[in-house]
Amino acid sequence: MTTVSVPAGWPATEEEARAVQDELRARVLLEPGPPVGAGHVTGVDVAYDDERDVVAAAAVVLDAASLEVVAEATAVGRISFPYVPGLLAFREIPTVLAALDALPYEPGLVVCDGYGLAHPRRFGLASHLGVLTGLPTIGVAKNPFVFTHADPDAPRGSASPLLAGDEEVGRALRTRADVKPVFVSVGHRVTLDDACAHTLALTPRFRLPETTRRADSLCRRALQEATIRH
DNA sequence: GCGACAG
DNA sequence: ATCTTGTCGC
Repeated sequence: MTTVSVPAGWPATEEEARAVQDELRARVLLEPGPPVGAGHVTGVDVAYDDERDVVAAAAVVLDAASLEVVAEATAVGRISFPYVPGLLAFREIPTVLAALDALPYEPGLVVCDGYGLAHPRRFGLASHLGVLTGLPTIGVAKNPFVFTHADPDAPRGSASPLLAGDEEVGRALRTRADVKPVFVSVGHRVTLDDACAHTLALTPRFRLPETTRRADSLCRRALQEATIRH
């Protein structure tokens, strides 16, 4: 497991962070991403111990066809930013980057626990991570955040637009029949249709993608191990 | 101005 | 995110 410190020049105030978002936003690419079910799909997630100022990140690479784990990596560090809705990326990204760097394989599509385009400034965690790494990224969130949506039909695969006013910024996607939908948005180098198709391919059994389930449990374990002593 | 608000 | 046991169900 690798150890990270807060990057030099990392934004220290909300104003600085928003300025960074506004600058990087122009670099997002809207283009066809990797094919569904081919190559690698990587889940990233982060767990915190605010009390001890520790953050642990995990990156788990799956074979996109079988969903078997191919590789895992973790990283721990100091918390680099407080939680502020709309600025989540500044809290998660340094440690996530370190975990991704520690992987022995190319990540392929990266699936984030949170939003991409569906963001107050249209530059969420998935967009930010995509621009910094150049990798294709999507965001799959558990809550609608500040957006509105109609309830999708009951069958798995049903979807309804996730709206900011009348702008479709993502999709509420039912990954299990009769279960609360997940909220999918584009990060970098992927279309919304493909982001949803990938999400469905990653949810053969549970509401949340296998990628985020695996990354979530791994980063919690990493946090425990980093925190159990001291 | 106040509250809500991904994780 | 995090605080948290047993319990219902596939």
